[in-house]
Amino acid sequence: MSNDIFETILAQGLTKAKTDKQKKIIETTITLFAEKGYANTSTAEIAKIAGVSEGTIFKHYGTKDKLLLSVILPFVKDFFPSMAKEVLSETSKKATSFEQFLRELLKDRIAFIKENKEIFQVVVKEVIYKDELKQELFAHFKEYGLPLWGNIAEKFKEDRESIHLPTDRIFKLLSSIFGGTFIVRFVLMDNFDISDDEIEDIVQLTMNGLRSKEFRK
Amino acid sequence: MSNDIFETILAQGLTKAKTDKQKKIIETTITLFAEKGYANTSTAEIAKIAGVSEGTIFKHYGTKDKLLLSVILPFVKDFFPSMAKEVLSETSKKATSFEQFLRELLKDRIAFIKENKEIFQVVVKEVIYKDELKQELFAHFKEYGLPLWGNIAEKFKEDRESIHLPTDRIFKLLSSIFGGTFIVRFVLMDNFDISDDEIEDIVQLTMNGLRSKEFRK
Amino acid sequence: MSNDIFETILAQGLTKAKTDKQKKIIETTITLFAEKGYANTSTAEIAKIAGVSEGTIFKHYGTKDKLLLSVILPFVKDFFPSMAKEVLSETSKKATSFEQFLRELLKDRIAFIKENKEIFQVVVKEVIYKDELKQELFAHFKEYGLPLWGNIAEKFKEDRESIHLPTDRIFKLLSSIFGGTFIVRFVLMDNFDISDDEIEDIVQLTMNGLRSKEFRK
Amino acid sequence: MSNDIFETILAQGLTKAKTDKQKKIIETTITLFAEKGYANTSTAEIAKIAGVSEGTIFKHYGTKDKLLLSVILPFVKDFFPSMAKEVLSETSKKATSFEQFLRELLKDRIAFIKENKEIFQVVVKEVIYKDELKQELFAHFKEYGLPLWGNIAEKFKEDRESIHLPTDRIFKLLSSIFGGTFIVRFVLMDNFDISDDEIEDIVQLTMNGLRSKEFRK
DNA sequence: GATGAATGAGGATTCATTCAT
DNA sequence: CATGAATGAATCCTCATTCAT
Repeated sequence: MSNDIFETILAQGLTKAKTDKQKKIIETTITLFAEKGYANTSTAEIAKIAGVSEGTIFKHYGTKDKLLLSVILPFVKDFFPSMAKEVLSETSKKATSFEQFLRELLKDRIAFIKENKEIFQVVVKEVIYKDELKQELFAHFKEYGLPLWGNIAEKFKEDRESIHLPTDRIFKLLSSIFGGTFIVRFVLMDNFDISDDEIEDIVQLTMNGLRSKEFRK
Repeated sequence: MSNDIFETILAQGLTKAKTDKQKKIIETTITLFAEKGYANTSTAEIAKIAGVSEGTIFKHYGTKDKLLLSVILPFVKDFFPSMAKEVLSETSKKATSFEQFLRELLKDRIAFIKENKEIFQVVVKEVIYKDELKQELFAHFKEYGLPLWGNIAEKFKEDRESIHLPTDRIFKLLSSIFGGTFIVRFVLMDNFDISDDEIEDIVQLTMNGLRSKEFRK
Repeated sequence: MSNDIFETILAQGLTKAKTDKQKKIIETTITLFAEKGYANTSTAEIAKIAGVSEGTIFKHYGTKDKLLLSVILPFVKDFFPSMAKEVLSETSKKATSFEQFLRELLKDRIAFIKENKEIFQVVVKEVIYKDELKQELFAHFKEYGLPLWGNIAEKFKEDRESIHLPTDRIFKLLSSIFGGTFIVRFVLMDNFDISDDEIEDIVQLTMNGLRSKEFRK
Repeated sequence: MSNDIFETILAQGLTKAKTDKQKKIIETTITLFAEKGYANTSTAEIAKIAGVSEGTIFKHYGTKDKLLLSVILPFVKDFFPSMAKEVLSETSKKATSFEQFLRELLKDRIAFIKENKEIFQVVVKEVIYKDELKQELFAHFKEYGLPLWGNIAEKFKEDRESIHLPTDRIFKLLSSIFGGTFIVRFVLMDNFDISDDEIEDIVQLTMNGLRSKEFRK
């Protein structure tokens, strides 16, 4: 499962026109992997529910493993760039405060995850076991997340809005809090009903927490 | 996997004097399940590494599933009670502030997890897939966590130290933040090196965040 | 795989004008079957390397088995007749001795095999497994080989050059020695570099061996 | 399939006490592989005919490939050493002539092959496809065959019995003739009825052939 | 004539589990 | 108690073959 394979699979996924059967396979795969996990889902079951023969699955995806990647990689490749886009978009540029920005970003990412509930669950569940996937994910995280964060941190620091912490410590805190929250809620508890009020609570707690002057030096 | 089975296994685990072979089996099981997950670990592999025959494993634990429970349940049954004990202990009673209490609790739980790294990973990884386990865990969480929280919240609220939020919203926030942080760090990133400084950051952010008067009504 | 099919395939092979794709298919088939054997070569692989679709192969040859025959039969049908032609040709008629004849025949057959290296390998490798093919081959051997041998034996016996053995025993000996040598060298060792000196050694040994008066009665 | 694996398999084959089922598996495997070849024999068929479950086969031999080796290697490891033993044995030492020696050796090897008809067929048929096996076989051939040949050639050369050829050319000729004869008769024609008279013919032809003074320089 | 998507039967292999010793 | 041989259902995967376009 080298990086080349990652690229290959992604390229195929994007270029090849998908037949109805292929779409059905992917849908079924996502649903089953999200519900029971990769290891507990047999290709026979996928085939049966998708209404195709097992042969068809392997004709198109070669390997159960590559089928998994065909499901996961497009999401991963989309999650961070689309986040970047959001961050750099007009709306976020117009955000008058870091708090406002945080609120919008959170809402946006939650909306994105809600649109891809099952894939998000698949990604989290499988990243735990597949090291290459984990590396791939972190690579994206660093490629997109860190520079963006640099931008943002810089921009709003000038606004003297906040925050008496080094940006790397802020970043670490926010990553833990938001990442952890997402995983606990959306994967562990399988609960995507998150109200605006709750989001607001998180934003408030975070912002208030960051704004304080009381941090250890 | 009914609740009765849970009780039976637990009873056995506590009463039966474990032979050397049994100990070796459990150790090996924990290590392998933590590393590769339940579904990706065969009983044959466990037997080989533990230096026993496959027959022996099934003689003692009957089922691969019951073997898993023999590993997980004692930990789960211990995590919350020992937390409760900590909360109610002299030291925490003497905590002069909610912040102080939070700091001690966090450190204590992290220490506990560090002592049981692999089991913690096994529990988290399997809770994702096994609904009965998830229910069992939540049951414990509610049985021990909520009442304790009631105590604590009440106690320190009287101290008027903080916090202008309803306790249930506080509880939800703290659960997400701490639970999420634990899972991301200890399972996803498989990294147990968490410094006191980092803990302090979390505590500060949380406390500062909670203390604010600015929350939405 | 009845004899009728043999005839049909052969007829098709000879009459039908072969398209470029068909030629490519046959070439690829020969190469792959020679290298890895019939059973270890998939039609998918042939299609891919030949640059055609799997459908095309089956359109033309109907069956993997018939594809094999399309490769093998023309060679078999050619090997013995062309040998007969050689035997009866002017040059061999002019051979002044049995030894001379043997030398020329050997060289000629080796040249023929060298020109059809891969097909020779395919034929030998598959004859081992397919009984119908084996029968077909022996049939040809007997149809062409034996009568020719009669001619030759008769002709040179009159020359009283040699040989104090019944012709059938000579035939059996020569068949084993030459057939065996070809198979060991060209198939087992996959080595077609056979020098004239080596051929000469074989001829000498054979002739010297046959000429002796010392054979058992 | 490295050489280590060869050693491992051989070691297991020699040490492990074989159960009745294991013996039955090996017997069935030999018969089927000899008849239809490795690639055309399914493990399911072996299991069915051997009267065991497929699981049992894989429990003991791990892989279809290792099953093949478990059948082939002991034969190969035995064929050449037992030949060496024969060559060096008292009887052959007493052989008064090279011809006598050749006669005895041939008879002995043919007897050995007759006792292991099917295995001999399996070995020849699979050596064609498996390169590692081919190397292994040649390695044995060189390890045992060449030095022995040295001994023999030297010994009987002194007897001035023969032979006006360099020993390496003699060796090459004899290898081709005898090896080829064995393969054609025992594998291609699946015919093990070889009379003493025929053996005598081969010996005579060979010896007469070698003795001649007429070889090219 | 050519394609390639689709098939389903069959292939090697794994695995939890049982049981006689 | 402990062993390990034996099982057979299930798993991933391959392949020759068909057929609609």
